[in-house]
Amino acid sequence: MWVMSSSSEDVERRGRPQPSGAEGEQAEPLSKQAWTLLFELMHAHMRNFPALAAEFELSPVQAHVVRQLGEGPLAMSTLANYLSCDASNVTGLVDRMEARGLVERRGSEQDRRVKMLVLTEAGVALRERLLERLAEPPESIASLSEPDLCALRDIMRRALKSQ
Amino acid sequence: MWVMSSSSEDVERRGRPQPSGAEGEQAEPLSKQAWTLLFELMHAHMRNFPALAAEFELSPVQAHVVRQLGEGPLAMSTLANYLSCDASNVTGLVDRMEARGLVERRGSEQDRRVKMLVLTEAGVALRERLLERLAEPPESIASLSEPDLCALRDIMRRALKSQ
DNA sequence: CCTCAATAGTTGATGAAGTCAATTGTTTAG
DNA sequence: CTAAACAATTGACTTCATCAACTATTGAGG
Repeated sequence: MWVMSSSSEDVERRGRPQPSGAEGEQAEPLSKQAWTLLFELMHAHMRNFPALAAEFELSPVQAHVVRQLGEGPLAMSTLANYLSCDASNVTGLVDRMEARGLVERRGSEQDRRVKMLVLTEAGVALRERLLERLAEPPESIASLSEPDLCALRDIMRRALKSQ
Repeated sequence: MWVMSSSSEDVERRGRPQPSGAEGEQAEPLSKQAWTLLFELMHAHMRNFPALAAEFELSPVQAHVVRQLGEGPLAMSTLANYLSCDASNVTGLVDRMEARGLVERRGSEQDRRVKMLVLTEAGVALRERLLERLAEPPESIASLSEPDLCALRDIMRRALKSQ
């Protein structure tokens, strides 16, 4: 049957081993080890992203949009692409945000099909508070040593550069 | 306009309104710098989590549940708590997953109110494939140097230990 | 024992967020 | 100038989320 209670241990048979942190598994590439750990921390933190967004009375997606829209006006299709979702989804999303006075649709002059999204003044103000809040490190990061933080920062910079 | 991918030395001292910080006012605290960058990478990656889950015909939440359920049987309320969502939400979620043969409700014997969730055999199999897929590092991580990866892994271990 | 509060799960109503298919305007290419 | 391509919207539908109300069970005290 299922025999779930000790997952990692029952999978001790041949073939590809479980990626979870079994010690002595030296065959795992370093990148996989590092990524798995990073992913774990990531997910632990993403669990309370909805709650964090709710502090600003935003849905998670809206928070994401507010954050992204600060870089400048964006066509709706570009936003859809950025969110990896269907364009039709963005329509309703923006409807609600516009109704709340956070964003504004304004027609492009080069191409009358597209509508550019810009943050309203209220939207910009909200975004600043949001970014400030998002930048607060969680306990697991804040408690790292200074050299670790320094190294982490530099590594992240290098990682992001290659995107 | 603040662009966080800017170079390392422009740690602005007076750029934005000072956060209500326990830290002293100087440059942005190191933990904040590191966290902000980490957060950026995190979000860049979370964008395609839905697509990744879809590879297994799972919704993002279902993928999360499959992943979590591997640790052992879980009461529905515990899962609700873990997902930071209402218990009533879990009912429908589990309904759909049960209909797909991934999980099974089984009544607890200590307390006839609670129902324990366990992965079915198919659920376990799916979970293994999913974990394998999740462990594949994205390009930004895979392209890091070996010392960086090593340092990152060790730092993440220390960070996760403090949770 | 019996009542009463607390807990676990479900149901129903509702809304946000996602999909797809079809539609309306507006470029742009042949 | 027609025809294909594209941007945004609409409508039908699913999933995820909330809240309020309900059932059943457990666990205290009186």
